[in-house]
Amino acid sequence: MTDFRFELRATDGAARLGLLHTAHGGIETPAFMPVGTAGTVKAMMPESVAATGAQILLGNTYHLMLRPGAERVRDLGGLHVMMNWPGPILTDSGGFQVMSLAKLRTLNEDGVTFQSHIDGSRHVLTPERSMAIQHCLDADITMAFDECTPFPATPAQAADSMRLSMRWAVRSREAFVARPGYGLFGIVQGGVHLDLRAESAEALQAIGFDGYAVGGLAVGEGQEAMFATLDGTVPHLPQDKPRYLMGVGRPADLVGAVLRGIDMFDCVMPTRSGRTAQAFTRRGTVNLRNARHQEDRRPLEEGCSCPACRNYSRAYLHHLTRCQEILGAMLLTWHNLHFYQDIMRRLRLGILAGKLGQVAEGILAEEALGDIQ
RNA sequence: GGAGGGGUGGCCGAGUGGUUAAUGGCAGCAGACUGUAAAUCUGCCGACGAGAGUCUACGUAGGUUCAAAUCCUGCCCCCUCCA
Repeated sequence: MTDFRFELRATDGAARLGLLHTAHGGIETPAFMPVGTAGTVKAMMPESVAATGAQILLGNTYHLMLRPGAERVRDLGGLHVMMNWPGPILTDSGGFQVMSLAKLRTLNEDGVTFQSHIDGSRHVLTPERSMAIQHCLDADITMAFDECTPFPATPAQAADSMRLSMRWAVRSREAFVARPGYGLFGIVQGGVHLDLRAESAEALQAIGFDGYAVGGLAVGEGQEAMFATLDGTVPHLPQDKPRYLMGVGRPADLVGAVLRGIDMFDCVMPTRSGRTAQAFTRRGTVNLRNARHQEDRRPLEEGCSCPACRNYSRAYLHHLTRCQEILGAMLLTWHNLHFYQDIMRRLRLGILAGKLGQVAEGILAEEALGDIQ
């Protein structure tokens, strides 16, 4: 079986072109991972997700723990088999829910007790349990259990939160069962405080992980602060391991982060926006709910090879979203995922050609043009 | 012909003397969405005005009252039952 390893193939400035080998296949980086929280990328068949160019999906410990249950997923053959996604899967540890479901949980040194948002039942997530669940899910990449520090946070709060995550990182590492082709990523925290980020990055390397994630960003701090935090964090991460910016982001965020040396991303934006009528195009975002599209026979994006753009007009997409027809969500999600993968392809080609700066400028300049009128 | 009920903003529908330009919902017009409690959420939604504000509004014509969507009278229309 393949070893879990990261092959660095080219660099352009801080940016890197790589190939990440896992038990379920390789991933070209920089990579964007569609989010499939509950064992499905919402509104998409897995075959369709693959057709967009996605090579790895993200799943979620907390949601799958509640339904259908980690052991049940394991008994059904693991997440790949259950959801018919043969490629690599990364699972979030539940750390994001520590923040997003803050009202429904209590936290102590040992871990977090959630009150299920579904039926109110209590569920305990500790680093050990999170590792066991992700093992049940058969995640190629397991994420350490952390607390996604909310924003804003005082330096003291961010430090306490980050240090708790570092202690949990030790326990995650110890509980993780090493298997060929499977890896464990640590998560850097520290808010927007560079000294804390540096401390966190060093602490994780002392533990030793197969990859390093930057967490706790895109939580309200703004792009400028996020980039500044990356500038202060990435140099503290090892060259020979993949770097994953969690939960990011908009197209311009991806471009800026790749320029700063990030290799992996995930974000709900393309999928959620697809379900709420917002499309991402080369010329910025388009809200298909808007009345101006009701008689527009043109495709959403000229030249795009996704099914939504190849076979349907803006007027029809507008009609579908107006009627809240499922097909509208499906087509826009497909387009958005296709668009995101296209951006990643362009960035990878840019790195390979040593012209990432030009490619990045081109993407941002196009976006600034705004939608066709 | 008789008895009863009802006519409210694009639609449905609250409201039975002042706090009502008039609750809600839908439709409409926009906005938000970043490791998914999201096919969700937020704002606007009579006219004119940038705004303060002004005007016109609860079938219709009058009346009572300091004050009427709300009370009284006539008329028009709709629904139910009886003949």
